[in-house]
Amino acid sequence: MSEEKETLNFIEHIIEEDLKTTHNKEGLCFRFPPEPNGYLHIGHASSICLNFGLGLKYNAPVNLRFDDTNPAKEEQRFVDAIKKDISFLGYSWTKECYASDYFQQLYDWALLLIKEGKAYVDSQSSEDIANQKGTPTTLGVAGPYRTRSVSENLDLFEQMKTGDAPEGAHVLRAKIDLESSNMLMRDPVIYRTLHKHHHRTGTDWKIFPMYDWTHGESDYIEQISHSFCTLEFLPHRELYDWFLDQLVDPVKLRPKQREFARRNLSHTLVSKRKLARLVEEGVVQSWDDPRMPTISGLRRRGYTAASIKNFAEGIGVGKRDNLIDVSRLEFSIREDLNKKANRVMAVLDPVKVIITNYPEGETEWLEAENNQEDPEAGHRQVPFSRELYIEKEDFREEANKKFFRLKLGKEVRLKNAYIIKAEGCVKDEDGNITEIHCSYDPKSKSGSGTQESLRKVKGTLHWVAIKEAIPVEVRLYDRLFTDPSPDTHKDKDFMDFVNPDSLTVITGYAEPSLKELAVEDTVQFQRLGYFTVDPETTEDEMVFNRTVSLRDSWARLAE
RNA sequence: UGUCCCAUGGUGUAAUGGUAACACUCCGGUUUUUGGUAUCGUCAUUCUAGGUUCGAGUCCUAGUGGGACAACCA
Repeated sequence: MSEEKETLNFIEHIIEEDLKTTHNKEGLCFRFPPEPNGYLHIGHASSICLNFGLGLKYNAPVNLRFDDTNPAKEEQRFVDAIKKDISFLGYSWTKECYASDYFQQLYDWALLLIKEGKAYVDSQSSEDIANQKGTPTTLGVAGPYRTRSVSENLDLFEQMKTGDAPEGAHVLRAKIDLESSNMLMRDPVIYRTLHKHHHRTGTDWKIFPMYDWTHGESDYIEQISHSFCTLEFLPHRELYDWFLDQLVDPVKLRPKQREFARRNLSHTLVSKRKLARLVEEGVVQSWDDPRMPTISGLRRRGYTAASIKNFAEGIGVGKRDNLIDVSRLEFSIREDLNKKANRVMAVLDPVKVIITNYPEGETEWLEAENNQEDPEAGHRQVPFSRELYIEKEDFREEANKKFFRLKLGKEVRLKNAYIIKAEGCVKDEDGNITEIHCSYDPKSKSGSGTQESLRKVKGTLHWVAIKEAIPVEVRLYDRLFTDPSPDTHKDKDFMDFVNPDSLTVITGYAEPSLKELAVEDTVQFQRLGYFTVDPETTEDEMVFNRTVSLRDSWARLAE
């Protein structure tokens, strides 16, 4: 039974190789390093599952480290949201770290660089610096301040730190190689002045380290063995290593950066900064809008942690550009919810059915199975009476043999109830059907075991008794963008592809048992899809988000 | 007119240099009180050209295609 061969992804191959050569198992340590400038999305979920999954697999620590070096964009509320999302996914971090905790150490090391002539203060404008850097195809040239003396550099850097120098007047640059084919090695800026309030250090610091100077050194301080990031940082690796070269103690573990491809999801965006635009420009309500591919949006939509983790593990990790079809994500949530979600009945586009031979004013309570996939889920009672709602699309006056639903003169089963036959219908002056008149077979009650109840009827419909039904608000979601890859068009902005119909709000009618549900509970509206209770639910009205529809092979058949 | 990265079915991911596999999607059958689920099955894959080798998806070279790199962002 246990002979399936374990296949490793390329990240695991790297670790296994390191374990054979340079590392020992006790030294393994990973980290997840978000910048608190927005909410985490499904792409981060992949990274979280990768890093924390590695921690679990190798029994190694995994730190959560906030890369908080830019007070202009970062906020405490994002820190809180990020922690909540990771916890929701079911992971716990070994240490909660902040790059800002290392500001003093980073500063001390910067002093060292200056003293060794490996860093200098540049007092030019950012435009001049950029121009001197050249382009990917032309070499950079030295600026006038590159040869400043150590003491002058020390003095100026001190003024930057104290705030005596005006904001933006100087930067500290590493002195590396202006002719490198790697633009990042052309004397990168490592400190800039920012007279802004930082969410953790307040106004203590007036200088803030740049990403490249911060990240690898933070990894080193935390003794992270493997620092995994996305492909866009591949050119940064050379710099990462150069910085480490300047200060690493050979006795200590030297972290290594390796890169994997970001996971792109079709018909949405996997970029915090672009998602921020959707929020800022009001395309969606908030970061946790159920249409958003954020972890909190998916959660509100009804996605479970298990489904997100299964998705992340299922798609794996690689090094090539990719576009994962959103159907893979939908598969994950259906798979999970099929096992977990109780079945209930709700009608979203109602038409009235009158059971003409059923006594007026009577209500009987029928037993219904909560989830046939889970025998432990138990049963509940649903009311049945003379006037019901069914879906409009479940009735046709005439139809061919492929239409298994209700049609004139034919029988259909009402789920958990009786077999009915359509006898006639009433229309308004426009020809719209307003009432369907049916007869029912009293001996056909579901579960009664009678001959009549056992007879084969091709179609089974869901329904609600009108009198007992509760009206609920139902929010139906469609893909956020009409284009599979909205942000990869050179001549068009992704905003051009926003789907104007990504949200439809309707009123549905549900069986009364739904009143028992709490926020974030998810059920299957039988034959329709999975729906979860939204936090905006009030005493007066329940609000449901459609998580995902059921697979619908009829829809394809019917064109 | 640079440097670097990548290339396996429609999609994503596997395969100590030794029979190209798994999942999703699509399509079809069976079962079914959800046109759901389950289950069975069909179609479909190593970018091109050389080279190394008994043997190449894997190693080498070139080409082709795609991507990244010129923030006081991360």
